[in-house]
Amino acid sequence: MARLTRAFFARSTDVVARDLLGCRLVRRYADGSIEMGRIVETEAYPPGDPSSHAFKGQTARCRSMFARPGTVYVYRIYGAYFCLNIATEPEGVGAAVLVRGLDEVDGCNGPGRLCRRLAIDAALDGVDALARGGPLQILGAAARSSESLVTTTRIGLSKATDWRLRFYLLGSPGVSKRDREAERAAAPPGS
DNA sequence: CGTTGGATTGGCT
DNA sequence: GCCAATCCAACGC
Repeated sequence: MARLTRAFFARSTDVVARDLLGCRLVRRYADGSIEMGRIVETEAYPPGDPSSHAFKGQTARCRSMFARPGTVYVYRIYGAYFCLNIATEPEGVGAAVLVRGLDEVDGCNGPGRLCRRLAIDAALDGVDALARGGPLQILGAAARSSESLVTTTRIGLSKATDWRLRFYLLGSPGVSKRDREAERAAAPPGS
């Protein structure tokens, strides 16, 4: 499994969101132990998106979205949960991909459950997901996925609800919410 | 199966 | 105050 490059994350947010499917998320704990899962569901929050935290400019909360690509952005949601994102686009541009689901490890379907399961909280905000030996690292896909790619609308928003910026691998148990309609138009592998 | 409401806290108006 | 890139338990059918 190859390490990813800074340039991988510097591209368009929707492209990064698609290409992260099949990549491995590595969680390295303070005692040195690790857990690893495969990313199977993502959402893009590109520049100019009215539902993005970065839409109205940089604030203390979302500053990691403007940091160099590959920076981890973690925020608290609904008081009780955290969501994990990775900054995209060139440094200074506020954009990120939300990681919504993993498989190969149980209990990581949905962004809140994923963070709870892997002990991801605000302490990890701002770390570099490209750093070897860091608490959170993303590795390239081992092989091209044999699953179809489903493109559909994002979850839980009140703005831009028709933007098709959620992506998932058809058939994975790590997917939080399926869209049967979109699955009929799913892109087969390699397309 | 579907829908509904409560939990819980930081950021913004 | 109000509300959020969520989750879960409790209902009704």
